[in-house]
Amino acid sequence: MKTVLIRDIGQYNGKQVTLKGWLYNRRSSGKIQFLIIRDGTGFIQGVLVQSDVSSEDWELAAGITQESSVQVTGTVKEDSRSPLGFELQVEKIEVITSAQDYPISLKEHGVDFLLDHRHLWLRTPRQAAIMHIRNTVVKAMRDWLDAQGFTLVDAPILTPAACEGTTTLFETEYFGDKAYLSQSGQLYMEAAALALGRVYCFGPTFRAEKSKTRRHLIEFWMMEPEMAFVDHNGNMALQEEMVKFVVRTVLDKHRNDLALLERDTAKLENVINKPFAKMTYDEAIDYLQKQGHEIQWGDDFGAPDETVLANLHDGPVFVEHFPTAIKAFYMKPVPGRPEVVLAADLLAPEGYGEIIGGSQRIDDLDLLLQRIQEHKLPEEAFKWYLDLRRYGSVPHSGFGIGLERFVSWICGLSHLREAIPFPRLINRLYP
RNA sequence: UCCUCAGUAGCUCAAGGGUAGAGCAACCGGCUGUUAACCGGUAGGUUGCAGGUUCAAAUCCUGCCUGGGGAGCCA
Repeated sequence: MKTVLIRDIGQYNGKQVTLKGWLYNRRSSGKIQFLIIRDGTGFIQGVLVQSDVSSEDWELAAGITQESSVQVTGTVKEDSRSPLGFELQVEKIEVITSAQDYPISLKEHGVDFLLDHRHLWLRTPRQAAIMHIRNTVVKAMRDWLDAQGFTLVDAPILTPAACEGTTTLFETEYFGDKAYLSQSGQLYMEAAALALGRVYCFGPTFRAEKSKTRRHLIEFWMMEPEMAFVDHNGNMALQEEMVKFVVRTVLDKHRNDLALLERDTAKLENVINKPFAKMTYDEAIDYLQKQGHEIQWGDDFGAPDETVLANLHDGPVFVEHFPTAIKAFYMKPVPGRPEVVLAADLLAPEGYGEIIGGSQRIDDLDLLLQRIQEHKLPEEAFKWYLDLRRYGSVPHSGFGIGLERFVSWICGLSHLREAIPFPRLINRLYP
């Protein structure tokens, strides 16, 4: 007997198949039982009619507990009452392992309880939909980069010092020395871009900030492309194309998952059908001040400021040319305006905040050296980085895109913690 | 670190000075088309911890602990 996946069940209409999975829920109505089986690729309703199965199978099915692992054999039947379009007329059922007192019920639960049971919470349809979309987002980003001639270059996670020197790092011991968990692979990507042209890294990123909001994780995944011979405008063009490609791919492949998440897909359609809006930092400050925000030129945006700017548009918006003083040391000044840099943040619509931060990098050795001194960074630690400007320096740009923020926005989640399988949050390192 | 809200049955929540309750889950029974099924029954409690006020505290007061939401920081 062939074991098939629920995802492929439509190919077996009228045929007898075997499914291996878990019992998600059971309903009964006297002489008929409905078993909801999940196998990781989908959910299907199995129907048992008492008169059609042996009394042993009938009794066995009646006693199966929630989340017991099962093997079910039956005939696939098209049925308009099924959300999937198909049901399984069950003929034989076996329990692989019986589950006892499964903690997560089908009713609502609180966040604390669910996070404590994240290892089981992942079994629910909603979480499965998010994980499938997350998978597609990663694959689409990588497919797109591959097609554009990018090479994946893995950056180290254990690093000798801060890449940007500002945010708090997780410190660990490295054979008697101190080492830090990476907060960005960017500097390494610059080296790789000058070796391989177009590169990107994708891996976990660690920020020891005591952030406690729906937009922050202690450990999150970031993809960081870096391109030689690409300037600030080329950088933004690449970002826009990639974001549109990913959104389009998810819309193509995950209509059902997005519907299950109750995502308004019209808002995503908007994104792929027109150019992203652009505004400068100067224009943004002007606007915010006219709206009555207490913000001065030179200040960084707060979360409420970002939301107001993002709400000006029904798609993502680039904000560019930030003050040099509030941005990283390696960003290239705007020609003729040294007080601002060739950097842009991409703000997602609907209050999801900054999903991309990117910039053109300084390619001049003397200026970079000056910036390292201004930021009081240890010159010795950046010796290799300075070498990149010493040996065949070229204009180059790159950006970092936060996977969980991207996934949250696409899925319409209210909190980043649902966008990653096992979220690391302040006060939460379990499970 | 700061602001704010909340901790009562396995879960989600009532009871706001006077015997601690419901729905779901569990268990028993009923029902041939259920979609978080439904109906009847059984069992389930040191009301986060410590102290205080009171004849009497889940309820009022103080402190602590834990968690949620937000600020700052940023992807």
